[in-house]
Amino acid sequence: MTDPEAALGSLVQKALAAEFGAGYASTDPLIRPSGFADFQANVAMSLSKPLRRSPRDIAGDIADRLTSASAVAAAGAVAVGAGAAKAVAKAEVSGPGFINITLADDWIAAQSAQQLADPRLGVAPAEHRQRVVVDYSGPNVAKELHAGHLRATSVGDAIARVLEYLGHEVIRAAHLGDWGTQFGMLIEHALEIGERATYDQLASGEFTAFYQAARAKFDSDPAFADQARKRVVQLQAGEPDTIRLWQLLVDDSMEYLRKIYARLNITLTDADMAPESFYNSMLGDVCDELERRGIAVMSDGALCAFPPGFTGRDGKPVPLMLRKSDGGYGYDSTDAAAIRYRLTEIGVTRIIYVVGAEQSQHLQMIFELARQAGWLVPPATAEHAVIGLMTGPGGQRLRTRSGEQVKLADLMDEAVDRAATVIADRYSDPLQRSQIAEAVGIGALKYGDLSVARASGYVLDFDRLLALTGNTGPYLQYATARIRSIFARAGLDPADAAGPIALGEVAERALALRLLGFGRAVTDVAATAEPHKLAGYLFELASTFTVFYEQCPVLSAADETRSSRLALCALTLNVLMTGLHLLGIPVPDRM
RNA sequence: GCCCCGAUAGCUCAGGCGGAUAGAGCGACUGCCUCCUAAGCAGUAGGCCGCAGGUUCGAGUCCUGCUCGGGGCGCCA
Repeated sequence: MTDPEAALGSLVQKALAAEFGAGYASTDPLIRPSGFADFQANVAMSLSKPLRRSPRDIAGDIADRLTSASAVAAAGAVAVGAGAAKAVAKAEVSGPGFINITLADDWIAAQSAQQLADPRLGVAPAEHRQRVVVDYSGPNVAKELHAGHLRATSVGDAIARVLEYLGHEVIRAAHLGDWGTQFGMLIEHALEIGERATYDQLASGEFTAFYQAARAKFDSDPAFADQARKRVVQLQAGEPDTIRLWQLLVDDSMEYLRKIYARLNITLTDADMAPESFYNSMLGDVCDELERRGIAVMSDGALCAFPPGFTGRDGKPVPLMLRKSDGGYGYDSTDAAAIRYRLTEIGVTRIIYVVGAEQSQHLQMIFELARQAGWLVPPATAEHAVIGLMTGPGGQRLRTRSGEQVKLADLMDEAVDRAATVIADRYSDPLQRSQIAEAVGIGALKYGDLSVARASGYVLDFDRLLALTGNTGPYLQYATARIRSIFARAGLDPADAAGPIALGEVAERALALRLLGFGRAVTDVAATAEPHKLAGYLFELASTFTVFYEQCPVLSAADETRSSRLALCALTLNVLMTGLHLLGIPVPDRM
């Protein structure tokens, strides 16, 4: 436990209990960062009414408790292993009843030492381990990833990494679109051009050409179209030879996805694919169950469920269409089957759908259906981690078949090219240069999407996504490179920098205090499924470090100061590396 | 028509369960490389937090209404 907010919260609660009775031991102490001290506690004002006392008096009593001798023992209990160092150096009442709290330097130093020695860097494992599904990326067979996939993929991956780091059992699930009527056409086209040519096109990601060629034949050649339709029937009937050809398309597409995920530093593997076809065999049973239990009814020839609370244009309930009137299944069916499978078969207690905002109503209906069916029952939860809609430069939606969508692969190339330009004359070794450019370019691209709230809609802006200065991935990477450089010059391994840590300069103290906030940032991301909170924290940390770097020479400092500063550098490096890793941002050794 | 999301500096965006003087980055302007990497640092300028009411000690934050923008609403996914 190195989180100062948690430590202070505990201290304030103890003070409340001692001053006003045990009933106040669990009152939210309302600890917030303060512009006037390290932190402020705002609880006094909220207690004014129930206690029938002036908030300033209440605040004064609490402040006295915080700085009295009895608080020393309490602080010692909070700071395990840090001795009985007093946490609060100063607690002052201000304004209508704010308590401005300044932490003791040696207490901060003791927490820093503890954090440095802790392989988890002060991030406590989750108290209740959960089995969690993170559904993200949404790739399709025979369709390449475009710029719109970037945020859902980056954000989902970061959420999965963070939950895993906190000790949860994470099941990554990429809902792979591998089923549907267009596959008849695609299989026929693959047959005509041959397996080798099909592989060459799909594995390299030239889906558009493949798809469009198939489409062109389908539209212009009646015989081909007829064959394609027959092929769909054969596919759905599970005809072995057709299935083999379909599998070929899937495998070739997987080859492409493996490559692009690897380059993007995304942790999805083949085993994480949750293809629509996987749920195919469950669809009939899901329909039966829902119909048998009266949750789904026949309507206009289709089997529909009408979760309460959703009305459409005509004022009538909006259906989830579980089986179309022609007997076919759509995505309502697949999603219903998927949520049932996850909750009742795999036994997960949290499902996070990292999916576009336009699917909001659809998912809310699926959740409601799952509740009606008794699949989704507390403590299990399902949530939609909304990804804002990306629009094109004109402000219009990037349409799937418009042709004007930006390929993710092209975006990555552009990002790496821009990074390469910056370091063009910096390194003589071309291999080293290209490796750095790759990490910087990809890092900038991903950070651009991870550093803003995932739900905000946005216009595709190359310059924002590929920026290399300011609050960007490269800024954070640069901080790590500078730290490594210090250790390289010193001939030291960061792992050997053990301190002890002493805080003299303002910049040293600020850095240490900032470092202690890491755990809170990580748990915040897990709770809200919002990785931009970690990105924001890391940027603040890097900024705080850079100030320290400017103001506090490390290598030229005298012995104890030098080793203390080296320890702060090592700790900063560890936190930055861990945080960037949790975001999925690659980090070059040098820049 | 109903539902969801959004509106904060010239631009792109943060703002925890309501707390003091609303913060960053970019762009603009002024300084800083005999010094561990200047992809950096320090500073200046820049605000009717869409509009109008309400709730209360206190509202960018909560409630109501409105304006504007985006999305969704039966056999595509």
